[in-house]
Amino acid sequence: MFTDRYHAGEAERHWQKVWEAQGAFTASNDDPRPKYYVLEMFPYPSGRIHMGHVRNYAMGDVVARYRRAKGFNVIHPMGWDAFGMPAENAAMQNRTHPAAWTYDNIATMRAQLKRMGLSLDWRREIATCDPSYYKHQQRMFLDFLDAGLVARKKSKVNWDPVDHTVLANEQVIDGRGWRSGALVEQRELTQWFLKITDYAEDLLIGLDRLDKWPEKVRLMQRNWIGRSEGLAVRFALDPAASPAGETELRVYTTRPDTLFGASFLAVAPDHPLAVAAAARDPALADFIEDCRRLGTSVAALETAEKTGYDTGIRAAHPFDPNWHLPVYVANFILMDYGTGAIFGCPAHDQRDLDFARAKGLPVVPVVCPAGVDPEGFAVGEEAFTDDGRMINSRFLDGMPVAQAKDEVARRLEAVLIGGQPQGRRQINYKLRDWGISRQRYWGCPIPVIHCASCGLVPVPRADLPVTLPEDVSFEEPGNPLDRHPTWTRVPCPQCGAAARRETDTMDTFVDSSWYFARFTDPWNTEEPTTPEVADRLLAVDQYIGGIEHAILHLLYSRFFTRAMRKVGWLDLDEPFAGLFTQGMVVHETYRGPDGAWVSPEEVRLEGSGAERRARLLSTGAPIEIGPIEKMSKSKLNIVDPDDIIEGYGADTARWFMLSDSPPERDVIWTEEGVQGAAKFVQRLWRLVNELASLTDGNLPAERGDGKGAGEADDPVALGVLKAAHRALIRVEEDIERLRFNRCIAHIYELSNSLSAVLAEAEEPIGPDSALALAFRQAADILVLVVAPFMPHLGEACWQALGHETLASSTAWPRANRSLVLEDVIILPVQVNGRKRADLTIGRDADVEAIKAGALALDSVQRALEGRSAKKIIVVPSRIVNVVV
RNA sequence: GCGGACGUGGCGAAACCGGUAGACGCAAAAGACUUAAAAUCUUUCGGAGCUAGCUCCGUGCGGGUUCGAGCCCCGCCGUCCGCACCA
Repeated sequence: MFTDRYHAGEAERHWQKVWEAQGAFTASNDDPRPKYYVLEMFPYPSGRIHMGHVRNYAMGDVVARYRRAKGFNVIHPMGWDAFGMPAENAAMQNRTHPAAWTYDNIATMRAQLKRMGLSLDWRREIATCDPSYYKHQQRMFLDFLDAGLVARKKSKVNWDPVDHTVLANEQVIDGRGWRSGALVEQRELTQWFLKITDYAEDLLIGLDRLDKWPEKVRLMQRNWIGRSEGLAVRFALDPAASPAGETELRVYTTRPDTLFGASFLAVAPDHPLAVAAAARDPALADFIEDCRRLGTSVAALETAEKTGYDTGIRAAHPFDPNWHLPVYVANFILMDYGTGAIFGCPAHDQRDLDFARAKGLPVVPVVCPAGVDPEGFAVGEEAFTDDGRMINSRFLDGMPVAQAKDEVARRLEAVLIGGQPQGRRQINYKLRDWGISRQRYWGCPIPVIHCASCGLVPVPRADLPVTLPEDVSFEEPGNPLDRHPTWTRVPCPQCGAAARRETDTMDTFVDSSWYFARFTDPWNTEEPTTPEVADRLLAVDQYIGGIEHAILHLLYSRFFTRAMRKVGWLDLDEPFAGLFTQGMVVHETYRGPDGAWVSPEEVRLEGSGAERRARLLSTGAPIEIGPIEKMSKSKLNIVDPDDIIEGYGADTARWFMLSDSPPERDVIWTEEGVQGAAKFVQRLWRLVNELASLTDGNLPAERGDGKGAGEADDPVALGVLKAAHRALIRVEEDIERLRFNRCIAHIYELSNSLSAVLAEAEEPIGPDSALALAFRQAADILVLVVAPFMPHLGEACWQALGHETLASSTAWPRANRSLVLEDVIILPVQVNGRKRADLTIGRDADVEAIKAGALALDSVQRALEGRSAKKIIVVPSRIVNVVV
């Protein structure tokens, strides 16, 4: 009996050294084998890794190790998303420099990741805050500028008053900054933008081809892009009656069919017409001021009533010059969508209906639902928005909605006013250009110089990188670059006159929008990518990360891929062929008698079920067990990966992370679960050593499959081989579908069945017996399927089995599919859909034989109670159902 | 409000294309080993009827389709996520 314990700490250090010494995970760009690129979203170097990282990287590592064993040249790199505000916050609090803080964190976290035993090619490591990285990003910014993909616009921006910076729309969540949580204010600033909207359509269409992405993510991106088809319509105004002599008002509508149901027009408070009208109407100016104040908070929007102010301006209906519609300024109209103006058709739009009821405007139905008498059809408190037949609409009457839309568009396109059509079909998107300007220090400088005479002058490519100055202070809020005495001063590259550097830095989402491409050739110091290499190694075959990046990062990266193609840095449709979004790591929360959060480390748990109680370790004071929530610093429900690795080993942590919960769902971290994983480590170690000892730890002269797998005469030996190959087939299938929890179940099953056979086997098992050989083959398979999950233990077991190679560099075993086909199968037999018996019958038995066999069973006859079968349904290899 | 996902034992979950519901793990209970504990091993473990065998009930609720429904359809209830005045 083998009794030695497996010492994880020692073994893990050992195998990590061996892997490192052998360069086991380096991937050459010249490798002729097919490539497989596995990537996990790179971490922000916040200080220490957390369990979410462990889960993310454990999943990626299983895929990487599996693909390597399958003969792929696996690209599996790691880097650091290293620019960002926390470094500056830390600098302010601790009087350190953001760079020092960041690089310290990277060193700590790199060491932590190495202790996880990840099969990473560390030679490819990059940090986005390094000039050797952002230099290329600046180069691409200039390329994009040349290619017309950069815009500089004055725009209303989301201003974060705590972080003193601008946020992209995507970074505003419920009206608050995504990082600071501060209520966002609106400010007008001149900003740098990347023209992601140029690709709105392409980004939308591209989603259809991403069939290895979660449908959920594709849907979220689709909604974010927000394509709509409609008509821009010009409504004539009386120039004499309008504030600045305007002759028309342009509105955008997706419902041109309802034009005859119009009862008002409305413009946004910021609309030029509203502003002009306010200039001569103080009450309107007050109204607009009220709207603006409310506009900043989403909470206010939710409760705000639909209000409007009648400007007194009247617009002519496009199909009837004598029909005049009032023009309101309304608080619910957005300036930056469509034209900032609408026509309201209350009967068929809920928002318009609410407004019309409040203002006492007419509600005329123009679409009648199918099967309803148009005479009696009226709209009450609910607008009718579905399809129907047109009514009260002159030449449209009787048409279905789609046809009426088309008819209105056709007619208005044909009418020319001042040489321009009165209506124009238009496609609108909710997607806005990507504002990348940040008034921060710790980011990639935008390589542009402002010259009084030459205007905006790009930094010459030869002068890149524009590096961040090191002598900065964070004593005051705002951007330290702005007040830097020398860095900002620079001669104009064109005229040589004194000029000033751009002090905005780029949004950190720019850094992460192309790092996957940089990983393909980080050794190219001259250019962002080596296009030939990038094209060969991309796309990323499997990308793994959190759902929180479903829109921001993934959309930006898709845009960047298109922009980089335009300027020649790669030639690729989509950056990430396969995407997987994993769930969070969650943990119980604990609160002390004073209501303060208590960390799991300080808690002792007693009892189980309803009797389960928690006490404070130090004093024994009762602790309230709270809901299970995402691990977070604020709730103290954090378990530090280092402690787990120290106490149990990295393999145990990885194994537990991937067992139980499906990877896309949240996993609950429990001490019991970890202990269960740790027990399995020992159990596997004992089992493998016992199996190894069957042949005295030496590889048998004839390998287990030497006789030809499946040809063992001994039925017990054959059973062992079948179990191993069945598990192998299932693990393989489930790794490919990223169903790691199922893989682990299959491994448990194999390990359990080998243990059971071993326990029942008659002693002694001769070293050359069929059973010993079968066990040896099964042990090899068991260890090789475990290795991607618990790589250190895998190596140790592989060695114990007498192999001199590394498990990490051993080919994935070949499953013998014919072996697992049973000659005799057990078919469940139902009577009237209820299972009554099992029929043991040959695999190839024909339908008649199966029917006869089923009817012959005692329990079937008993269930028939003398009745005769009306019908017998036989689903081959599945089931038999006897119907009476 | 709009869109989407989900709902299965004490718990995490499995169940492929409509075919034996609960694999695997955790917790629990009993037993073996031990002076004892831990570890390990064995057994039990959805509910009810009397233990065995067996029977009935059981996948949020109510209907339906089907030889057969956790899975498909209709109507509810609940939970979670995303978007949110987008004309």
